[in-house]
Amino acid sequence: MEEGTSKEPSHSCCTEEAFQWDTREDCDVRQILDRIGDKWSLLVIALLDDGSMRFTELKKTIDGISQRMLTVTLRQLERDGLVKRTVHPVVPPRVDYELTPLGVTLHATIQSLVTWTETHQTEIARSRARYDAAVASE
Amino acid sequence: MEEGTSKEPSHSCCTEEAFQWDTREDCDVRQILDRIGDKWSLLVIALLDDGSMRFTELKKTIDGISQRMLTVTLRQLERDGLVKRTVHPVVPPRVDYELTPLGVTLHATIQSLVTWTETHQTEIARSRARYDAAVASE
DNA sequence: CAGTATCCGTGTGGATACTG
DNA sequence: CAGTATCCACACGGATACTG
Repeated sequence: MEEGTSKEPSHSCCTEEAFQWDTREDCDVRQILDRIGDKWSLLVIALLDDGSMRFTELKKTIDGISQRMLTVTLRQLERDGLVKRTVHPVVPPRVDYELTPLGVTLHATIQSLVTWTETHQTEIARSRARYDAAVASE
Repeated sequence: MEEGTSKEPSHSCCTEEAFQWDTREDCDVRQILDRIGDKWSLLVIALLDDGSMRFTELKKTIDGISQRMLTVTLRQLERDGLVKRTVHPVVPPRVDYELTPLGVTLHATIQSLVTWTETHQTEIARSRARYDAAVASE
């Protein structure tokens, strides 16, 4: 695997020299934002919140995900301690994934963001339409 | 400007056919996640929460941001109705940016995520160390 | 000062083929 | 079944130069 295994903080904010802006917002926050902001992690977390699932089950449920990205995503979540991976020693292999208690609390926290979005989606859509119209007619 | 101006939902979930997984989590949520998950938006929002700022002021404060990305980021936030842009008709030009009421509520909502991260960062760091060690010694 | 325009390197993620 | 390995396309964002 060539990516995502040992991503170091890339911002200079984490070094002693040179943090001009509110650093505490970044660094640690950045890392979980990179997780929930990526294409699939949040979706996997949301699905596993309903109970444990097998690899193929996830793959079938998440429309459009590649085998590779499902693996990568699950590994990252496992590494962060958000998801637990259980291998059953049978043939053919059976692997179950479930949220850890930590993962459950993260999902709960993200819910407020989901709620915010649902509440304000119309407002945002209107704002975008207004903006685009203003730009187009100038 | 070649990017970010009219990004359409790319997921098939938003079409009538083919949504297998919990679609409501995506689509609308995806769009604000793309915003707060990107490299600079959250940082700009956090800074503007302390009061309005000028373009150059933001540029100086946010270490490492390019002129281009500051402009792009601000335009996106403006388009979403999260940031208000005020041009003062003077020479040299003076442009102020401030959070809209909507932007303020988003920032407030994100705070819970920041808090969660601060609370669990040690736990995550330990989990990663454990995982990496396990992978290395096999 | 506050942008825009252009060019270009890199990382993220998709497609495909192969395996214990 | 549950992965790995490899290759590749394209979007994101950085550097630089120019402008009302």
